[in-house]
Amino acid sequence: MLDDRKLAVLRAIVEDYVSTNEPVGSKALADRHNLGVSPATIRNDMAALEEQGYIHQPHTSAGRVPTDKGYRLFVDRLSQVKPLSGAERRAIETFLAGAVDLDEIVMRTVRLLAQLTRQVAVVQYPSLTRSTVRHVEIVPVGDRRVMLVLITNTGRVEQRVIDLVEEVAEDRIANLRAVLNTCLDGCGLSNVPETVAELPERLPQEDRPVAATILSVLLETLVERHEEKIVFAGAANLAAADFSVGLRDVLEALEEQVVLMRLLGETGGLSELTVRIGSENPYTGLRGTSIVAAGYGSGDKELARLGVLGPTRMDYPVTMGAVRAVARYVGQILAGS
Amino acid sequence: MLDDRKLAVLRAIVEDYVSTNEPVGSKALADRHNLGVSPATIRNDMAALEEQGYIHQPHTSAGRVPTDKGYRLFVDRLSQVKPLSGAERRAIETFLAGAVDLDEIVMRTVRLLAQLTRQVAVVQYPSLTRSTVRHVEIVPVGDRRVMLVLITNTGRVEQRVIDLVEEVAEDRIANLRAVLNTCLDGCGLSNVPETVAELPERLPQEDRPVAATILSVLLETLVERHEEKIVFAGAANLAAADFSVGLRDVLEALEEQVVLMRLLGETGGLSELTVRIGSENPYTGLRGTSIVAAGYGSGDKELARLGVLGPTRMDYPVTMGAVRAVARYVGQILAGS
DNA sequence: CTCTGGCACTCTGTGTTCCCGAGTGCCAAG
DNA sequence: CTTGGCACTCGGGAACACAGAGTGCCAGAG
Repeated sequence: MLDDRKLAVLRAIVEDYVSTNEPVGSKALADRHNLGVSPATIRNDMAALEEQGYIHQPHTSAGRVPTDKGYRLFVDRLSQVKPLSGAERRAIETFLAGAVDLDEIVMRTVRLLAQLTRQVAVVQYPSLTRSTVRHVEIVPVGDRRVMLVLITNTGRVEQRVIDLVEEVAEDRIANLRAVLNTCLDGCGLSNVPETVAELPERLPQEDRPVAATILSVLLETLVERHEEKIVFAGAANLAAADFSVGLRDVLEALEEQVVLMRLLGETGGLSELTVRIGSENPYTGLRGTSIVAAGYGSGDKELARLGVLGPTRMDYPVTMGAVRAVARYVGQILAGS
Repeated sequence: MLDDRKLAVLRAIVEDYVSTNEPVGSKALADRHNLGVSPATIRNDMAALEEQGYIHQPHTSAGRVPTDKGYRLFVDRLSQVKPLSGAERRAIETFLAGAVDLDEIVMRTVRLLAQLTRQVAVVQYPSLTRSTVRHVEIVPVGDRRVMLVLITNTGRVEQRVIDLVEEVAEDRIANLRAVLNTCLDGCGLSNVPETVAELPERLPQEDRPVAATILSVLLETLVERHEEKIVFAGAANLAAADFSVGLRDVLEALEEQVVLMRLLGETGGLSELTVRIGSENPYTGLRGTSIVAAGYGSGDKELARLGVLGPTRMDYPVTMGAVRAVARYVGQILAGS
């Protein structure tokens, strides 16, 4: 159905179109790639490819442009991820190594990725639910107020101020803190609710109301506010790549955390690349854009995802290489800190 | 030099141009605003206004467009800040009240402002240097590691992991924490360095090396990393307002923290509005855009600044009203929490 | 059966020309 | 100082022609 030469033609079309951003004709193909056949032959192949929906011509007498289906075939079977150059690797390493806390790691990662791919980069903060508790702190900040601070193994810190109904002495707080920590230390965040449920029994009667207040906030922080935070960078790159579709839609999507979440996609394997091309995309405003995403994490657990978003006519091999590399480095950094 | 009627004409030109986005001619002016004079008279006034550089015509036979100088005069003398409607005020209040921590306050503020003005909103995080210490916490997170957590009166939390040279017992940490807190509680962050300098004397000899390590990190957090964080939202609004100048430049500027900082401007009075119009702007990429900014803070101290960025032909009275109102509300929220 | 060269055909994009209309500046009269 | 009249300018849209790129198809060669 699709012999080798037709595939070669498709590959050539994709590569040329990506680099020139203009519909590519049979003659140009014969010139630039040495396929060993004449333009006429290529035309026949093109007709076949179009027949099956891999390419498309904007109007009669224009060159061909790959369809989403064409890109898909290209990504799946006709290309291989292009590794980064040594210089790029070193640049990544030094750039990420300078970060002092999680905020900065994420910030640097997203900028790095945007710069590397010249597209819009998107990075999700390491998820709370997939990490473990490193420490819980309860700090009095007034007569009837405490601040609850939760520190995870990824270095993420969540804090909440809690109003208490009664005044509580320092030592009772200290006790509560000790109990909490012995119970929760190293506990996976997703297991916290069950662990916490049995906790009041270990406390003296008088402390239970206070503990209940604090614990409910703790759970809320973990569960309800488990809205994942996402940042992006490189919006300026959008302006450069003149979008066929309104870039307004793209900008809007970028500011909708929910949409971004869905774009980054379901969790695949760790460092497994996910590619969504144009209409494969769940969000209507983003036809015309593709997403290349990967999970990252420390050890073998996927903590969150990151990726880039660009026009469907992006350079997939290079982009995929960059995303994969950055995902791995971030994972290393997180594991090391 | 500029009699009342000429000023009225200028005001009318600005208002019409802002609302229609098209050069405005003498006839249209006579029709839409009842200035009581004929188009011919208006033409004479326009000639005078142009002579003095307040308006400008794109080409010989087109209407007039305000220059930056014209907008400046309009803002300074011909308009007054337009207060928000009651509904809008209530919306702000309820929207901001739901925030649980500083991150969320800032996030909500910037979105609110973007939505309210339909432009790009920019908010600077409350500055460390201008706030006071509410609490310092030192938390062991391993044999030779502690996490230093600094909580300010604005609810901002800074954390750093510190590697120690020796293992340190819990109670020594506790002691250090106690001393730190008694010394620093309520202390203005800018005074911390001096206060800290005398601190080692209060400690037992054996604790001084450890204390020195921790204190140096503390100072570093305050001073070196006093890089102010800035967030923005509403980039999608840029696409709607078709920019004369490339919007690429604008997007680039938005991602440069340094540029943004300078745009928000030097500290004026609290809730004092700063308006920068087009070329008054320090950054070349942003000719064609104006910035309306204000300081916000709790009590009478300015903690940081916020504002919006839009095309020079924005509706200044409305924008200024929104910025001022939001700045005040955020101040209240911060003071109350 | 596949490849190739030739050829007529069909488009888009560009450049040219033309004209309308909005808006101006100037002038003389009220 | 204001007003109506008038000639003038210029940008932008419509109509048009045209060159060039690219195609599909066909007949002949390998």
